[in-house]
Amino acid sequence: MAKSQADRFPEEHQRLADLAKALSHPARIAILEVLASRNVCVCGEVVAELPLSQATVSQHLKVLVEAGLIVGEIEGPKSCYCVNWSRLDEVRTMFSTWFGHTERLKIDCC
Amino acid sequence: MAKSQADRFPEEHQRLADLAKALSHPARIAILEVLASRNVCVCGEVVAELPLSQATVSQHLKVLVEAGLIVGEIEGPKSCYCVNWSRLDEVRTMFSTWFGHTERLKIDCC
DNA sequence: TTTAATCATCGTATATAGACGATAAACAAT
DNA sequence: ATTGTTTATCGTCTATATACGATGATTAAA
Repeated sequence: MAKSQADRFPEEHQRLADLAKALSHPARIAILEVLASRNVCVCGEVVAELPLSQATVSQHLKVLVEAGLIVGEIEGPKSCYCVNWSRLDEVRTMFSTWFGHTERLKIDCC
Repeated sequence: MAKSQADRFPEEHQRLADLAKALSHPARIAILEVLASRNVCVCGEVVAELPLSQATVSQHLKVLVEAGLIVGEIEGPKSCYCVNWSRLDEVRTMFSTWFGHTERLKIDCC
């Protein structure tokens, strides 16, 4: 966002928008699915699954970590990521709640 | 997205990411709520509700229209927008389905 | 027909986002 | 110790996103 007028908006709206932004790239959707489908925390495997360079994937992973959607830890020369399930569920609830709230505002339109 | 590598990803992921992007700014979250809370389709009223210039609000409205989340029509010198409820519900379902699908992939992690 | 009001769009400026090659840091394995 | 592997980060380039003033188009109202 340019000039970052973000603080002019309610905390609630900002948080929802930030989460949406974390999900606003197909690579990050794909990464979440890849991590979700492994019983072992994958690392460089993610790169192999995506049509992007290692550096770019690493950036996307960082975005997801900062949004709290995944967790990463270093294991030797490798890095291991996994889905933060409790957080993911929290986010699911936040979206669901917002849609419900917004639809309840409906009265009559057009 | 830079260079537009979008077509390297599944249609499904792309569509979800695009919707998330439409919701990735607090102003657009706010606009949806404002429109949802009026029984008459508001126009310039939206501008009055937001801490942004008329030009900027108009841009955000355009993004929401392009995402199909709202509908706009010109009425005299004014423009009238309203929430596309069926589409909003469709989007709600898409997110809900994705979260459900992703959580079902869970096996055991970390 | 002027006048005022409303709003989309243009032009422009700045900030982010996205992509990747190159590199450095951290280890494992030799 | 040296080598190879893995991955985060840096630097850089390009594309989008965000923001706003100014303008033009449209129309209601005077």
